[in-house]
Amino acid sequence: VLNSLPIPTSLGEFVANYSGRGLVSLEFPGSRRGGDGCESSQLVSPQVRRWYFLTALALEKALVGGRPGTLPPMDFSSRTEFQQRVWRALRRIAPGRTMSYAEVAASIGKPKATRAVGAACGANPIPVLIPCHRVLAARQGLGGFSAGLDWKRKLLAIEGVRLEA
DNA sequence: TAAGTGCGTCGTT
DNA sequence: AACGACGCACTTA
Repeated sequence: VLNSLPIPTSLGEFVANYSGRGLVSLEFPGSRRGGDGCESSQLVSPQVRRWYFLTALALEKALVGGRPGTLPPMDFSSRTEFQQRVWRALRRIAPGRTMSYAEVAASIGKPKATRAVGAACGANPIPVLIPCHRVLAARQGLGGFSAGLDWKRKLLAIEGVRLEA
């Protein structure tokens, strides 16, 4: 990862990490102390700066419950084919809609890999933009979330998803 | 109903 | 060989 840039939002300061190939990962607010290790967008290459603006715009849209629109190229090198397959499937879930882990597994042609899908969701390096929060357990159970279930509930609430009691 | 246990499954380390 | 952000079937109150 060559560049780490802060993205201020109404929910706090996210941090986007870029390599020369694209967006590598997105960190939730509070994942590092006071934007430590971040750089100024003024100091990075024009290419990274362009990706940064795309990321910031997409994030802003996503955080009000809309579609993110055009995303910057994403650098999934060192990620497995299976994971990328899962993440691609997640991007097809519209805001405000949800799928179960089993449904996602079926949608990529591996109906028995439900648990592996859970693992792939947990390994999602670009949360929010790759909406792993829209994947719930069967019967509308909440399931898990790497960054904490509070974030998952928050993101779903923003999209108007009502969970079963 | 609600809560708990056991186990098949499969990608990842 | 072991471990999950799962999902069922199957107990027990």
